[in-house]
Amino acid sequence: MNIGKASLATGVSAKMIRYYETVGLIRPSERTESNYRDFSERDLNDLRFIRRARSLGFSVEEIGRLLSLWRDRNRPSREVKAMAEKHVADLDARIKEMQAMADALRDLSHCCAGDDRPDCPILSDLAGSPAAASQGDTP
Amino acid sequence: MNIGKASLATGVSAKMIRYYETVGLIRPSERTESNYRDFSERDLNDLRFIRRARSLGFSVEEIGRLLSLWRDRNRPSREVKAMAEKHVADLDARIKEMQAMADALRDLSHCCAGDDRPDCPILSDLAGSPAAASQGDTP
DNA sequence: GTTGACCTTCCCATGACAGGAAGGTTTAGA
DNA sequence: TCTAAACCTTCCTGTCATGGGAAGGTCAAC
Repeated sequence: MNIGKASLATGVSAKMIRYYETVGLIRPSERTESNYRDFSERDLNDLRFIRRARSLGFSVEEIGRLLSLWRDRNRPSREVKAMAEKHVADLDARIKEMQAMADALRDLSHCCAGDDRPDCPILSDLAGSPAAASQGDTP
Repeated sequence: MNIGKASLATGVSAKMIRYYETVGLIRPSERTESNYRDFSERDLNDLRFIRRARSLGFSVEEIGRLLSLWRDRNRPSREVKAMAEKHVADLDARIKEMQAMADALRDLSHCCAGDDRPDCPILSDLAGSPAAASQGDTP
């Protein structure tokens, strides 16, 4: 199966398949006589695994470790769980940060008239004004 | 005020100050005889504005527009509010995505024993297994 | 046999940083 | 006054996952 078919079959773009190969995430596939990549069912399974893991936000490096664990039939599930929990913690931290940004901006937005006048609490806040001043008002 | 002092005074690293200059976010500052950058109070205000906007997640490009609006004393606050609302929407979308990832992973993690045994619903899920199979079990 | 749709490798760009090298300047202390 | 440390300057590189595109080889259908 060539790279186009493999891409269709797994939902991983051809570009990305080649990239995963160069960074060592997947083993180089077989090649046809004419040097086309030739993917086995096993290769496709790896690609699907990668796609799913990416969709859960794992980095390529983390997926490398997950793939090793997947291939190791003597893995302790403890290790997988630890990785998952750490990733969840990372996600939660980033979510919290973004939530704080969104909340702060929502507050400011809510206080902004949003009309033709220049007075704007959003800009005032960005300008670090303690009150409702803005550079245009007090240059 | 040289770049080191400006960095301390604004919380923007010297590296970033130079970067913002090269990408045109800030105007090139004055220079001393010996070619050192020399920042005015106004420059510092711009840098503080940028730092605050970055902390709210605005991109450098968006901050460029915000700075223009800030400097334009005839701006309609409508434009600022629109930018803020769009940004909030972007944040919310990304938060939702990450929330979905975290929730999915939490579910899987919760079902994983996390001990010495190899059986692992997390890997099973990544492998796209409909049931609790894993590659190690069914190669 | 031609055409079009593939494939190959290689290079470049993204965004917002950080690190570092090579070389000039300022400043503090001996 | 000299020197060493702590600055500053520009320029180049790498990050991470991804897309775009050029130049050239291959396959498939008609």
